[in-house]
Amino acid sequence: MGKSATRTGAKAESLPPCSGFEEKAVRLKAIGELRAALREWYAQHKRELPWRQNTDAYRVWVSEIMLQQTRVAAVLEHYRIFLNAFPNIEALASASEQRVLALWSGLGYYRRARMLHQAGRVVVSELGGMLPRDAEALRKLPGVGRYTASAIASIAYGESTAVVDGNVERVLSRLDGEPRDNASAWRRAQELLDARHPGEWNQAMMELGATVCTPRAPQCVACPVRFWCRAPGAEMDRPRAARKQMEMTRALIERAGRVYLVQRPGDAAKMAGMWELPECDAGGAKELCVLRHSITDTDYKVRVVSGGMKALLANRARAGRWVPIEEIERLPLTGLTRKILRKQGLR
DNA sequence: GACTCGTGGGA
DNA sequence: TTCCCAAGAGT
Repeated sequence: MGKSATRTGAKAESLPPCSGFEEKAVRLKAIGELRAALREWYAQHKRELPWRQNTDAYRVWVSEIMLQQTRVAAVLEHYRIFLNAFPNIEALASASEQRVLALWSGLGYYRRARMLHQAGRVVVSELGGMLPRDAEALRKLPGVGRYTASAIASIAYGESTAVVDGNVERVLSRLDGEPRDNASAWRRAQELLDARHPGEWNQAMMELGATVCTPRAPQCVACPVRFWCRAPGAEMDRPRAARKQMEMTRALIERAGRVYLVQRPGDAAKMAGMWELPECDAGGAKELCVLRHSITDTDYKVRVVSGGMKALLANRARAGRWVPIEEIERLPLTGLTRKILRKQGLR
């Protein structure tokens, strides 16, 4: 969008490629101007987010893990509760995995929580409770990959290391007007990095991608780096994933202040060890509600029925436990079960 | 490298 | 309503 309106006369100013034949001085000048423009934009337009209150490495670490493939809006509430329960790495390390998972409930990708917990224990038991200070060492922690290691190192410790996430990759593709493979994106990101303010720069690039240089309908007229951009608003090719549609029924069996829950196998591919309402056959029982829920590649239409033990025994529920309502919140519930219990006012 | 892992919300 | 996808990592 805004191709003709925003790029008048901008061709000569677009950012030369790193391996181009242009004069090095011209290139550096353009990069310097781009850095200044983005930095100023970020200072004015960045969102106030809880993990931006300070740059404590533990807080940054937790936020980066939660934000992996997860939207800011979904993270906000979980982050607040999680940090309240585990304000520092010692608190996290001394907690049970069940408790960590319980507070992660609803966020998805539960292996992240397990690895965060494991890493916390390693840091406390072997590193004196101090997170590693550089990206290379951070990378060795479970759940910390290339992106997260550089994000923590740059934001919390000021290390001059660039990050590439989905946002940055998209911004770089448009900026240079060519699709980039991952390796190329990391090289380019490092080249553009403002080494004087690496943490701010990295966050600014991601913020730009998240709020202006979006996958669809990007706001080029509001973009601080539009004058250097070779392909403003270029459409990104995206692989499409068709989601299956399925129906299922869950039994909400309540008796004497207790709810019947079953635990998923510890070696289940998804949500291992987490608790949920038993699945049952549709027949007969009283319908409480119908809701939609998505898990990975499937959209479920879920019927929730109330039943007594008779209904339960007629169904294919696994052996479970009667859980007092006040204890439910201590268990790691699957997102679906959490949603149902909330809707029914049980937690 | 291709797959897999969860979820809620916006277009 | 349906579909796309979001601050990745591990295998």
